[in-house]
Amino acid sequence: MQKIQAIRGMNDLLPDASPLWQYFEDTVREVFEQYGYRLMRTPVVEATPLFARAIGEVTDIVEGEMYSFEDRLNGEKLTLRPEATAGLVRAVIEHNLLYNGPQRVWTWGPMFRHERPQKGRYRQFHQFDVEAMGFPGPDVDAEQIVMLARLWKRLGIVNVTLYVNSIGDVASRAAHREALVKYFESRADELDADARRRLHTNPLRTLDTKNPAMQSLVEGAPRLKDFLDDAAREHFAGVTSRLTASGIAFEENPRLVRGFDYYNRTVFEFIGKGADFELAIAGGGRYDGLIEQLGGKSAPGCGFGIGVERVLMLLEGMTAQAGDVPDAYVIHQEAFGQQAWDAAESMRDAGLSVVLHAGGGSFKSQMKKADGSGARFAIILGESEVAAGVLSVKDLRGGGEQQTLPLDLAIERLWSHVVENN
RNA sequence: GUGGCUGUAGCUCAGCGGUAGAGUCCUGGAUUGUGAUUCCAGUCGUCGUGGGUUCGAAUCCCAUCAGUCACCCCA
Repeated sequence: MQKIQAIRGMNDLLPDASPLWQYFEDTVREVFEQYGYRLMRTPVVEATPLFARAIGEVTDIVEGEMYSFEDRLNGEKLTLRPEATAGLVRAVIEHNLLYNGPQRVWTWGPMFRHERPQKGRYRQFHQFDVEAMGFPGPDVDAEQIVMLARLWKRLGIVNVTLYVNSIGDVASRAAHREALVKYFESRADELDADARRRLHTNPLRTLDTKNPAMQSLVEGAPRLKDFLDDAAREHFAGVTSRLTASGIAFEENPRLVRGFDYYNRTVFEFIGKGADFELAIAGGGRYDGLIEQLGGKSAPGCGFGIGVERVLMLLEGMTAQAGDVPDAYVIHQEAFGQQAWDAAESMRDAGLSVVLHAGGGSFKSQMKKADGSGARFAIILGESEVAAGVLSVKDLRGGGEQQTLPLDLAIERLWSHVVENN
């Protein structure tokens, strides 16, 4: 029979890996809530035109990386979301959330892009996504960046670099691009193969070239900065001054651009450095035209996404987070299954987490299971305990000492250790 | 979408034309109800999948799927 396996680029999250995810999720939630961002969740599937309109028809994502399909019953064109912003904006418009003023929201979940998988890049990946809608000023842009910096600090991630840039509005970018292409064309003989190939598809990318022979060419190229209008310049200065005031280290990167068409003015990116890799772990920016473009009343917006898998790659080398272990593991002779069951339920009634051994086996093998479960205590029910109406409580993590106690005192003893460890 | 490398036990890997292996894990015993250490024994498997070459293929060839890395692009 054909072996069925996970779809390419889509991963299973196994129990051993899940404590780290949980820790990350909990920390993210706490930090976002500190800044007043409120959770909302939108469907994984949206109408395809939503993404085409939001992200841009000619972007790589819309042109070839979306998981799109037709609804079998009515032929509607649907797509698994490749990013979160479009869905959130759609929902905010649909439910008129901006009627009562600006909104700070966040969401999280799986995103889908049909790319060739490689390090830190998967076909189903996960993002935390933050959006502030209805705030025109630079303070919100800076707030989001500062919030991210706080998150890295909380997580103990120190090897990050923040890049910021202002890409102005659509008109300034178009003018700059045109000037750039013209400049490269005028010096076509100096372009390398990559640059020639990208001349009309992605000339901005050439500015990032590592080819030393092109350095002087790149340095003399028209700068986007010179095409910005005064309002955009002022806005950007508002962002950077707040970052400086907060003591956030950043680097202005005039070549920083984003993969989606909806961004304007502020764009930023945090690059995380691991032992042998360097990846963007979060990125975002301002999108003042998007809400109107998707049919809402004109309102500004600003947001970012965090790549969960990428951040976790940075966390993996750190001290392992203790997973959830039970407080007690109950073992018993086959004949006393009911007594063990009752004892376990009583302990759960008292708020403890208790694993009841299932599957029989010798005391020896049951003790092995108890030890392997990571539980602090083994609760033992054999003939002598049942006859005396007590439980044997063995401390597996301390010196292995064992006492026989009635149920209520056993619960008390377990609780004293739970409290001690918190 | 293009290219390089890799798929052998649950996990980490050796074997690279002639009977499928090690460590770890797991199971049992040493220990007459008691784990984590030590010692002993035992089970691991369509050698990714499909075809081909050969007396004989885990080993060589082709295809395919998957992993991984790079390009492209990006969280």
